[in-house]
Amino acid sequence: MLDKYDAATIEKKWRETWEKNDAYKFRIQSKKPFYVIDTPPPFPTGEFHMGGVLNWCYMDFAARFKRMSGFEVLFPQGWDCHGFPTEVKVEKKYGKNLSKEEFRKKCLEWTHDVVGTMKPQMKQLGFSIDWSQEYYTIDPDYHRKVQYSLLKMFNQGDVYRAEHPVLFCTYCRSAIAKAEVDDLAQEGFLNDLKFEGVNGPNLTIATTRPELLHATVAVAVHPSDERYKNAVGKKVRVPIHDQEVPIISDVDVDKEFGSGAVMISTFGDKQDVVWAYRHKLPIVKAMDHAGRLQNAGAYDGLKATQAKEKILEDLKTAGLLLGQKKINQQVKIHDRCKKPIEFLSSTQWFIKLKGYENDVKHASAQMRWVPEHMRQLLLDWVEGLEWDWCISRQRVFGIPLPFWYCPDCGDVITPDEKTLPVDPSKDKAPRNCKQCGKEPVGETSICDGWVDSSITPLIISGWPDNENRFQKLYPVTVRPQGTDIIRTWAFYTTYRCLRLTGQAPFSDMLINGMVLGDDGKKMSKSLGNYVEAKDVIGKAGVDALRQWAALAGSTGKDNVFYWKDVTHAQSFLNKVWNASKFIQKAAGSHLKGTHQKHVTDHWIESRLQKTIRDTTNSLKNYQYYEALTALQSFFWHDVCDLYLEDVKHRVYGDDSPSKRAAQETLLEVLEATLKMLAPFSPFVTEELWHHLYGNDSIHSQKWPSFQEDLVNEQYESVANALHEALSQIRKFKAQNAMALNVELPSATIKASETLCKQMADVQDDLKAIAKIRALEFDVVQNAEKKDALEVTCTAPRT
RNA sequence: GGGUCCGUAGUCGAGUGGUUAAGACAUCUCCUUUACGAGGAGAGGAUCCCCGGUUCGAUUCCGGGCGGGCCCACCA
Repeated sequence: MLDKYDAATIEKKWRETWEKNDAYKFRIQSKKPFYVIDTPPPFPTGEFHMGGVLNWCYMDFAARFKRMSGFEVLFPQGWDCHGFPTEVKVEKKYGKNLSKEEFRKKCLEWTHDVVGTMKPQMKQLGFSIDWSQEYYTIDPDYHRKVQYSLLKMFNQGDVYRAEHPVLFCTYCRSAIAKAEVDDLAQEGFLNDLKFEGVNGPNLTIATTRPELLHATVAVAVHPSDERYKNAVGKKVRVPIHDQEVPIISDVDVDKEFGSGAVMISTFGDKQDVVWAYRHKLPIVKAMDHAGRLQNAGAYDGLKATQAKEKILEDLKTAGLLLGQKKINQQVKIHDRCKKPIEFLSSTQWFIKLKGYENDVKHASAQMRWVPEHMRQLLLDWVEGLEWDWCISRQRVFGIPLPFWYCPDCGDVITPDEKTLPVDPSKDKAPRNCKQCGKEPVGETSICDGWVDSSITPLIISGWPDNENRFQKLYPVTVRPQGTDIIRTWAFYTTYRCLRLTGQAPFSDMLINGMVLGDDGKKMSKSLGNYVEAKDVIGKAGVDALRQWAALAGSTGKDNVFYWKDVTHAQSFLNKVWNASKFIQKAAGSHLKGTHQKHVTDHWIESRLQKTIRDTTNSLKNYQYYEALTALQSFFWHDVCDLYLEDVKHRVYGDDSPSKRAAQETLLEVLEATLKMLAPFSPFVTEELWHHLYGNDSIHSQKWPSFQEDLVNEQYESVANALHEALSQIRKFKAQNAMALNVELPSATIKASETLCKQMADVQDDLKAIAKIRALEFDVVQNAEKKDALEVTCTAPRT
């Protein structure tokens, strides 16, 4: 017999059982249709936070639902290990003096430590991951596959090495990609500088970056700017550094800003890059990779911020600083280290994006996006692409770029496929340069982390070695991910997989929103609105926390964490538990039969079928809010509040066909409910299943199928009338401060002839449920409303 | 500046071209009732942001405001 609901004990028990039984093992030889989840490989940070809970709950709801619906589900798990944050952690702990080899080793150690704390949290949450399908981007075999993908793309002309202005983080001393750039609002000074005319007028130039004066190669004005009509073509002298530069005209100059004249330096910002190329201006290397000035005479070696101060002082002394005012500016910063980004001309490796925009758009059009409007985020990003993807990073902890190049002619030498993975910083090139015969230089840069993670659909489907598996599983079914990484993970994956296989990588795009704190802001420790998953589990249990993921809002919306959602889920689970307890006691394990059912039995069956239909459709469309609220409302209100009360008098009585029919219906309704609740709350449903239904797992049961023939509007409307009468009788009791089980001597139903007749058919039930000794009818002839009903009660004598 | 999502009781949030606009939390009244007081029966609480238009009918569709979130661009 069922005892009290104890979430913690149940969770532990089933977690261990499932693990022991390999309950969620994927079988490639299965004849069932496949359902493949391209699980995000998280970056190991040590904490599985609420965003992850939401993301993984969405996947697990789908995985469990699909398994029960007859699919062979592949739910793998990877770890995206390489990256700057790990390097920072390791640097902090061990200092900067480790050799490359030792440093890498420490990074690996740290990664394994952290995965070791995250994995148990994921297991605790009951995600039905097949852990035998786990992968790590730090594995040599993963390196091999990534390098192979680059080799393939190089051979088809998609990868190249070139000198180009790139976004560069001088703090990390590495090139970065556009997708890694964030904005930061900041207050700065706009400085008016005097540029003396050489063969023309003096100019006032407004700049926020006086430290780039030495790299100034021209001054630009708008062609239609009357003020400078005679200045174009003349020269001015750059203050302090004294080089003479031409005054040119360009339509991109904003006449309204500052003095309307702008200095062009290589490279203050993206616009400077555009101008430098457009006007074929000379390029002065303004600073080195560490952000120290070069070619700046006396200022060489100073960091940009120091140089700015010093130069402003010198300008002031020389009387060339005409004025200063505060302005708000958006500074581009590196998303990892939050330090300002520079444009530097540098030799890097690129993957060609330009020219493939339409392929990506086309692929995205073939996918089902949930919610649909998220598709636009990808399209917008693709349309805004300006440059190719810079994939080389001057860091240590990452996959080596598998290339050598000739120091003289720049010819690229690639490794033999069979020798992968390679590390060109140590390994010898397979051959010398064909043109110069020189020994090539091994590339020391590593890959952008998105290079690693943008082939996950290929990795999980066996590419490139296991052709049989690949044919069966690729393209994969669903890519679940957050809205924040559409421009990176979704974009790079779609693009790379397209180039590597010619096919879009997945058919469904399931997008989840961001988890916000209860103040409506993004959850973060510094804002104090942070909630740890383990606290919620400790207080409310996994099954309740998982329901929060569905209840926090419809799919794709940002989800605010409110404790009340968790508490509500907890109450619901308690309700399910206690109702099961009642049903177990009332019906035991009474076998299914076909005893004559009452109207209320038919009603609840009809409601059940509609709930099965709606919940199933919602789950198919990844609409978890809809699915769970429909289920909750059905079970809590229809089953518990109404139906259980309807049948109590029957199951409390002696054995009879009427009692049997009620018992059969109770068991039938609970069985379907538990199954539908199983994806959301797998532990408690498993426990109840074993108490009431069977010894095999609920998670391997067949999903309830919708039986349209059991939907019956006639029974529903009669039952609704019955419940309306009950409600009025209860109201009477409540208003007269009576207990609900007080017996009333009589009641009269006033209604249309049809309704009275229907009520007369169910009067035995009504009298028993409401505890009324005598029931009378008052027929209203030609009633306006056929379904209106009014009950008058008589109070018992006291 | 462009795109996109959104604006619904005190709070949060579904949803809909059509009698009375879900549900939860909160509030109020009543009920210890043999599954559950983490419960039950009831009650009150909404100009569905504003202005137009389409329509027999708009909270829903269209246009324009206002307000907010996110993305992109600009930011010398």
